[in-house]
Amino acid sequence: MAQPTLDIFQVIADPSRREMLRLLSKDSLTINSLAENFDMSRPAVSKHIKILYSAGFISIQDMGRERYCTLKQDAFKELQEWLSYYDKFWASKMKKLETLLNNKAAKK
Amino acid sequence: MAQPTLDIFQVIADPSRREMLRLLSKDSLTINSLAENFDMSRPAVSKHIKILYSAGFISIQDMGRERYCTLKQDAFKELQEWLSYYDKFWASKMKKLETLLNNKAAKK
DNA sequence: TATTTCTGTAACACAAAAGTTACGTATATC
DNA sequence: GATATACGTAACTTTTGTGTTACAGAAATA
Repeated sequence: MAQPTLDIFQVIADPSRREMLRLLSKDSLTINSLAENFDMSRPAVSKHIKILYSAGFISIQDMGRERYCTLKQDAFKELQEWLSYYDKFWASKMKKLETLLNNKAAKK
Repeated sequence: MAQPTLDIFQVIADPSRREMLRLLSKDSLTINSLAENFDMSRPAVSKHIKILYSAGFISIQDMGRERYCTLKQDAFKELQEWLSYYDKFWASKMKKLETLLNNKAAKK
């Protein structure tokens, strides 16, 4: 329940993990059914899943001996927040440029 | 001019590089003035800057023997696009849940 | 109960990333 | 012209990540 909170940026740095997220956006999948899509051993996939889970990208439902992985919004929101900081940066930069141009036009 | 296009996710995975972006959101800085903020050698910073540049996170203006680094929107937009795919995912998921609840209510 | 299936983890190997020092070069300054 | 400054790059070391195989356990199945 208590995620140790891995570095979300580090987590999505791996192309395989991003592909896992993409697959899970189509459907919830078990570890094995996920692994079928990759050219790597099942334990490797299992590790990736653990990482995605720890960072809050997915949740996991235990169904008997199977474990279903589902996308979870938490980590995505964190990324969005990080990006929004720079969104604001661009917005204010544009605004400054705009007023600068307006002033120039006024002085003419 | 022609960026070899590094993996932007890999690029922001490094905490030092993210800190550089944050510093550059405050002000354009030279390599040296950037390096003063970090507990690493100047060549190390120089390498990070090269990576940020190659991925399209910053632009560089040569001023004599100095090089001023400035944030560039390109890579940020790529990240935003990646995230927007999942934004849509969450939106449609919410919608499905909503209609499901509505149907249940109607049957009552 | 014996066996198969689905999974996690430990121990290890290997490749990639990130750091260092030691250099070289171009632009300012004296 | 000699020196100092701002930087890039090459060669190397160290650390981190990602993969593997081998094993163990718990749930289904025979």
